[in-house]
Amino acid sequence: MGRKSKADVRKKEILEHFYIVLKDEGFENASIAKIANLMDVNPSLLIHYFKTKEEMVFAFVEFLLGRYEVTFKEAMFNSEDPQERFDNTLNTMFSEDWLNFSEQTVFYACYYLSSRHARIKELFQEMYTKFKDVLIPEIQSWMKAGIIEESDPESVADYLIIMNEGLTYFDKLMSDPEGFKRRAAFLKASVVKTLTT
Amino acid sequence: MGRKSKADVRKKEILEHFYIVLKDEGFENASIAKIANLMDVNPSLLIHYFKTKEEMVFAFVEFLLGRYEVTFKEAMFNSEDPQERFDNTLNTMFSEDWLNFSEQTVFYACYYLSSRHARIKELFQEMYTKFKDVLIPEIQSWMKAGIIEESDPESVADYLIIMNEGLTYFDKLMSDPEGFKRRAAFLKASVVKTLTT
Amino acid sequence: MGRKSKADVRKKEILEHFYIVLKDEGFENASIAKIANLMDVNPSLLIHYFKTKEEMVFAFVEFLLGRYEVTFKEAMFNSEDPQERFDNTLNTMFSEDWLNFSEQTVFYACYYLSSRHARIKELFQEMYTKFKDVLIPEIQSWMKAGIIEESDPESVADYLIIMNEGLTYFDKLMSDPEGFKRRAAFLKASVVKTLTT
Amino acid sequence: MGRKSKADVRKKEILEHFYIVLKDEGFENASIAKIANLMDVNPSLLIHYFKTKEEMVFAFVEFLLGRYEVTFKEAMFNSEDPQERFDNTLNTMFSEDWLNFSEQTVFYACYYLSSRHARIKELFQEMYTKFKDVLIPEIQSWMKAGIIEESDPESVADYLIIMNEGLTYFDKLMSDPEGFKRRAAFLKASVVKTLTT
DNA sequence: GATGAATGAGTATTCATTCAT
DNA sequence: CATGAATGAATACTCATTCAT
Repeated sequence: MGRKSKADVRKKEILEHFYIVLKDEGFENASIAKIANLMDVNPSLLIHYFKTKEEMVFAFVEFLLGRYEVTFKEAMFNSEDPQERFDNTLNTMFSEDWLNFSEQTVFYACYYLSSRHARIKELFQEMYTKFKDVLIPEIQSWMKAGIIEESDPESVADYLIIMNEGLTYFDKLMSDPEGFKRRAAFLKASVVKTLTT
Repeated sequence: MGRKSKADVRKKEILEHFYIVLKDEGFENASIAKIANLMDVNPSLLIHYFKTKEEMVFAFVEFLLGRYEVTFKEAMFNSEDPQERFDNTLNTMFSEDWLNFSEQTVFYACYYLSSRHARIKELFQEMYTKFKDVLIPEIQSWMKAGIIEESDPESVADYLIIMNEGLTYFDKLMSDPEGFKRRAAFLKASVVKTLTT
Repeated sequence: MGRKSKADVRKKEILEHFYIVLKDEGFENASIAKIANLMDVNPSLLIHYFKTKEEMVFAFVEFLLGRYEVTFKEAMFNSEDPQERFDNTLNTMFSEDWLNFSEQTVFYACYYLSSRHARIKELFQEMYTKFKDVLIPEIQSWMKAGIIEESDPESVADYLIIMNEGLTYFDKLMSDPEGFKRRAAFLKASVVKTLTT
Repeated sequence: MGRKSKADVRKKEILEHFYIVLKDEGFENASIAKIANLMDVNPSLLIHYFKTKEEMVFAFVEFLLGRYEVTFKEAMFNSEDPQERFDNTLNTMFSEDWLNFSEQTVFYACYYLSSRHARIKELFQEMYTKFKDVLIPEIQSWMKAGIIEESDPESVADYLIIMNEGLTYFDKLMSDPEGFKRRAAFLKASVVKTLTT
């Protein structure tokens, strides 16, 4: 009775190609036709799956931010020892890997969109909420272990995220590896000073 | 003190209307026709002044970033007393006024463009360089006056800018005034701790 | 008295939904997808039953005109007395009920189609032929009873239909109930004068 | 200062080609591209002049109905003698010429549109109002001259129009010249009987 | 300096339809 | 019987731009 749905697989496939087009052509030049062309399918097929381009963009942001979640969940705290986990966290958040994880162009295009589409803004907020949900218990464990001073864990989480995003924002722009190292070191030191004394 | 040519006046007028269209319609929907429409002139006139749209976008980014320079030069250090100037600087950089100074949508659209157009990237870099050119002597005067510890003034400048941009980035997204106050206070305290002890 | 096949039921169901879409969206915007959408079935299903859209339109016109036949057969002459039947006929043909019986938009869309598709033109001609097949014996009975003057019954039938369609055409457009009453009265008087003296 | 406007000429030219496409391809298949193709210009030029297709359709209906006005003003009463003018009017309104004046397909497509677009409905109403503005004084002159009985001139005008449109409607469909003659004769006789006794 | 004509490439989306399941 | 995948052609419309006036 009816044909087997390929929707989930196809949709993911489309979004992956969307990413490539976005990266290569830029947000303002990313069209359904170009994605379809790259996939070697008919443009109307994308409409078949997403109904409108707007819907596709929403799905794309969700898809993109989902990747970030996976990343920060996996990448950060792989140790039993709180001190080691604290060090890992800082090293990860202020590392060149993190800086280079995402295509600036794709991520900031989406960030820009968050200022124009409430739904996308919410997706971003959710992403940071999930990030904080991971960070806060971690921070509490650092406090318990006496690695950092007692203070409001949420504020500490916000603080870490802001430093991290500020650094990313600034160094994506500067494209200056030496400068990045200097700045990352300064920030890390500042974090340690702020939280441990 | 020469008279401004009509062309310069017209160009400025166009860029101001570009800003409005960008804000109201979004970057992806801002077209020459719409700007011309808003100005009640013929689209060809805009081409006449800027040759191409790309050229116009470049001019716009220059125009926009110019505004920022004016702002941070005027807004920050209006006192003779170094301590007072230090306080003013922190209060300005982590204030709601600063957060609300620019339309997020317009600024981040341009920031996004910096990842796709070398010339725009340079304009941004220049803007931050100028910001640093203002900050660094200021920072040195704080050190001299013993308000903050001795350290590399450029790193301190970068650090302040990164904190500021990180906060702006995060709170534009969060749109949560209470949260902003909490975060701003935490960051300010962190800056003081980092620099003065 | 055989059971209607599922296909026939389905087809009728489809045509009824076609009517709704035609009425709500207009002939130029009535698509298979929209009908299917309204019915909550897959568009391919409509093709399955009608092979092509054109075939479906033909079936629809047949279906629509069938309704008219039923109406004028039922609505008009429900009496034994010829005079009463004559009065009933006139009252029906120039009544507001008749005017409002059909959706103007749907009927005239089909009438328009008759100018482009021979098969649809024939369906319309047949419909009027059937109408005349009902009217002519009626008219003959009026003559026999001496209610109207002797003359060519077919011409009288044509004449009645033309007056009726002219009035409908004109008043659908005017949408002016007072004017309609005035016009209907004038026409009725004209008919009486024409036929009885 | 600026280029000379060709708008009026061009618009008329476009509408004339619209007529042809409408006639040849049918309302549902008349597209901007096809008109442009026929004119050997770029489709966007039509948009340049009319902004939207809808606007173009409105302009077209205006253009089409304007032709009718010209026709009935010129065609009908070219005599000084009231009796002759009365005869001329009837002969014109029930003549084959009148029947064949317009492409059925184009006119009824527009009539259909009047049921969907208030603005088009108004254009039709205006057209008939103008027709009546010509007919009513004429009718009054017939009464004055004793050619027809005294009665409400507006009702007489409506009556004539309805008969005329009814006949047109019916015979466009029937495409049967012999039948037309018979019907036209019957109607004319009926009109004479109705108005003169 | 400014307008309007004109173009050509591009946009998202809709459509009827075919075919596999 | 019915669904969903997929196509390809078509739709109105927008865009930046060129050129004549």
